[in-house]
Order: sequence, then C-alpha cells, then structure tokens
Amino acid sequence: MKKKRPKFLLNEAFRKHGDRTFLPHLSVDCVIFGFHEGHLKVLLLKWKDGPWCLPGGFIKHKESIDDAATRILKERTGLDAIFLKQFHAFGDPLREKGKRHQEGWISKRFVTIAYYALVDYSKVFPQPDSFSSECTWCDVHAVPNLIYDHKQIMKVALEALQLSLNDHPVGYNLMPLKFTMPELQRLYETILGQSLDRRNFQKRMLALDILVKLNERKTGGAHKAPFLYRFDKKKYDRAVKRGLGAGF
Amino acid sequence: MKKKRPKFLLNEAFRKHGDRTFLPHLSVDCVIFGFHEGHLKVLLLKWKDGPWCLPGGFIKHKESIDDAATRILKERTGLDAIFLKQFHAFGDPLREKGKRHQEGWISKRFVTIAYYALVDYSKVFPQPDSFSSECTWCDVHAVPNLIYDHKQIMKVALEALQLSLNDHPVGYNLMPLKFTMPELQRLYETILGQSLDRRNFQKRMLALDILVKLNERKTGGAHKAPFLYRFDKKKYDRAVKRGLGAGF
DNA sequence: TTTCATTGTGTATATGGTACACAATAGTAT
DNA sequence: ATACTATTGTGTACCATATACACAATGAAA
Repeated sequence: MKKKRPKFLLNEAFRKHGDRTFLPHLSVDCVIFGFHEGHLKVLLLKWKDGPWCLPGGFIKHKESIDDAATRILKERTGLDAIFLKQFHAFGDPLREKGKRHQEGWISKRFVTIAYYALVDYSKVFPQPDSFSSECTWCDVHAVPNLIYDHKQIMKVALEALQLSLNDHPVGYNLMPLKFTMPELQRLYETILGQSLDRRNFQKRMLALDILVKLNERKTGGAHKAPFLYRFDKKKYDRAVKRGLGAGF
Repeated sequence: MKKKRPKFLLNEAFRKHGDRTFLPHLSVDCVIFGFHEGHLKVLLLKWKDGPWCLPGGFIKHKESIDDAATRILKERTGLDAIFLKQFHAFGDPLREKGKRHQEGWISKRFVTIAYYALVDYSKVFPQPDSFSSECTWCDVHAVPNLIYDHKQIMKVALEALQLSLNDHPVGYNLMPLKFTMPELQRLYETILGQSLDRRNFQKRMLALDILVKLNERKTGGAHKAPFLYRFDKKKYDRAVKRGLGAGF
C-alpha cells in the first residue's frame, strides 16, 4: 500500500542538492477542493512543528509542469486522472516572507505555479509528505493561517473556480456517482458563497442537458426523499469542451 | 531618447552568466495586441539571422514577475501603465525544440510565464532588443512561423482575450481617445473572429454605460460621417473591477 | 445630379432569468 | 397511530435581455 519514498526527500541532501533533481526557483502548489456534507473543503498539510500550507512540490528537470502537478496531487490523494487546472503563477520576490533560514537551493526565492483540483472527497485518503505531520481536509471558510502567500493563492483559486462556473459545468469531479439536486445546489452555493433559488437552479441545471434523472430516491434523510441524478459523461465532456456559451 | 543598454546584454557574458542577474529556467513572454486600420495586430521580433518570436525576457533576482513583464513591455514599446495580464505558464520540457546549442544557463530548459498586453497602436514605437534585427506589428491572422511554442502561446492568449470580453470591457487600451462605433465593433469582430450585428452591437455597448457620445462626427471617410465616442474612464474602470456580471 | 456604400435608428419576437405558492412525503416526536 | 415539520416536486406569470430585421439620411465620388 505505502510506497517507500526516495531517500533524498528525507535527508539533508535534498535541502542542499535538490536542484540536481528539481528545477531551482520553481515550485508547484495545488489547491485541492473536495465537497463533503454540504461543505467545500481544501486539503492542507501541516509541517512538522510548523504552520499549515498547501500541498506543493517541485518540477523535475525533464518533467512538464502539468505532470509535476499531477504527480504531487497523486502523492497526496492517491488519485490520478482528476480535474486539474493551472490558474496563476505567483512571483513576488517577497512572497515567502518569514522563510526559515536554510542552506542551498531551497533557501532561494521561488516562483510558484498554482493549480486547483476538483476531487471526489470520498475517494481521497490524505497522505502527509515527508516534511509534514498531518494532511487533512479543512472547511474553505475556516482555514487557519497559512504559510507565505498560500492564503492568497487559495483565494485566487476560489475566484478562478467561481468564474469557471459560467463557462464550464462543475460537479462531475466533486460529486459522488449518484447525487440529489439539493446536494448539487449546495455545491454551487458553497463555491459561490451565496444561496440560489431551488426551482430556478433545477431548471438551469436540467437545461444544460448533462444530467440523467434516475428512478431512485435517496432515503434516510429526515424528510421527503429526493430523486437521485447522475451525470451523462459524454454530454458533460462535450459541455466542458465547447463551454456553456454565454456572452459572445 | 535612446538609453544605452547595459553591456552584459550584448556580449557573450550574458549568455554564460546571465544567471547572475536573472533567475535561471524562467522567462517571460508577452503577446502585445494593438489595433490598426481595422486589424488586430501583435508585436513580433525577428532574431538576427533567425526566426520570428514574441517579445520576451527574464526575471531579475529581486524582481516580481509582473514587474519583469512591465519592464519588457516598456523596453519594446516605450509604454508603461498599460493593460497587462498574466494568462498562462508554459512548461513542457520540449517546448523549446530546435533550440540552438549554446553554453551556460541560457542553454537550459525554460519555463515561460506569458502575459498579454493591450496597447494603443498609435502610441507605440517598436524597439528591437539586442538579439533582434526587427520589431514590427503583424496582423494576427497572418503571423509567420514563430520559434518554439510561441504560436501556441499566441493562440492561448487570443482565447484568453476572447473569454475576457464576457467579463470585462475592452477597448480603452486599444482604441485611440476618440473613435466611432463601427471602429469599436471592428475591434470586437477581429478579436472574436466573427461578424456582429451592427444595431445590436451598438445597443449592447451603450447598455454597458461606459461610453460618451460626442457631438462630433468623423469626416473624411467616403460615406456618411459616423459619430465619435470616447470612454468614460471612471465608469469604465468600475466596470473592469466589478465585471460585467453575466452568469452566476 | 445621380449613385453607392455606409450610418442612424426602432420594433417585434424569441429566449432566458427571476420571483413566487402549494401539494406531497418521509421521518420524528408524542 | 397520529400529528408535526422540514423538505421535496412542480408550473406559471413577469421581466430583462438577445436576436432578427428594414428604411430613411448622408457624404463623397462619379
């Protein structure tokens, strides 16, 4: 189950000579979004005896930055083939204010290329990396102080995600296979930070023609049992590609 | 008028030891859009005895990437305080296929952070850099082969610009102070690559409430003299900030 | 003076978004 | 068992916006 990590990640040589493996001055950070019990979550790491931060890593000398992000995401979550989108590069020379004094390449200034990911919460088993003692989900609206500019990165990621709702359907990567309309609505509401009209939301989603209504209802709740839906993957993918075509 | 460039840019030492000044493995490329005689243009450089490319440069050790982009833009166009937006980082390890064999830091792999800029064509006086023999405008739809992945970068820039039309007004940075409605429409049409209905376009633009209709007409054309408009800068800026609020 | 391409303008229609109310139901409390 | 309560399912009237479309006026050129 658990793969042994390469030694250099664990010892002093990494801090001093990581640039034999990785590009200097460049890092990748991931804002990994999940959705659970009606709340939007992000995956955070806690450094040993240190602050919280976003999961991140470095780019190997012969690796593309997209591949680096995919690799980092897989290491933390065990998932591959999930939705991953580069949204901004952060390159203020003072962004790592308060960086601990260290030696070698790692002590230098880093420009970070940030991605956000949308994953199915229930399929993720958070794995701390070798610098970290914890890796856990945290409610988007109750994030502790993060190291450096990571809170800013999170904020920009959320704004990018919000904007993307107008161009692309969202949900396939965040919801379980079957879900109810209220659950999907809750997802949109937490991403947007505002409540939406129940009936209009449903009309709008159905108009996208990417949902299939099932003949099952979700029982167990304390109230009237809502119908279950699933995404029509083919139509969903087509909608992602061509966009939702608002505006010009 | 012409400032003397630092020597290291011109001699061999730059190729070998530029990393004393600049971050290794990182570059910035700019897709500079202008608009002239009804055509959307990009500013291109031609290497001495070499191919065409986008204006680009490197990031100084204590400089933010935004500042680097601003500096590069100013060097090529003489303009500052113009619209500049980071839109993507390109980091495929093979993106610089066909790179000439050289020594030192410059021979290494580069990840490039790309910006697009919107500038007033008439205010720009293109300046080649020290590697280049020419710096000229080129019609977006008649771009020659470009080095590396620069054509791809341009394509992504144009797509980003197209998308941004739905969220933000465009034109203040691309049009002269006074302009006619058909001219503005032509700008939108060339960015989008499609023609728009004259009357609906006008209604839509006026509905944005960012234009001021002047009591002048543009004479000299071979036909009925169209009215001139200008942007209401305050309202324009407000619209840029809050977005055009389509969708959610 | 005629011609012609272009500009200025308004209306009817379709589409999509918003606001809103009442009956049905699945568990919970008694 | 019964009543209760929060929630779901559904449809319509209204408003805003987008689209399609036609004709008179104008300024230069022939």
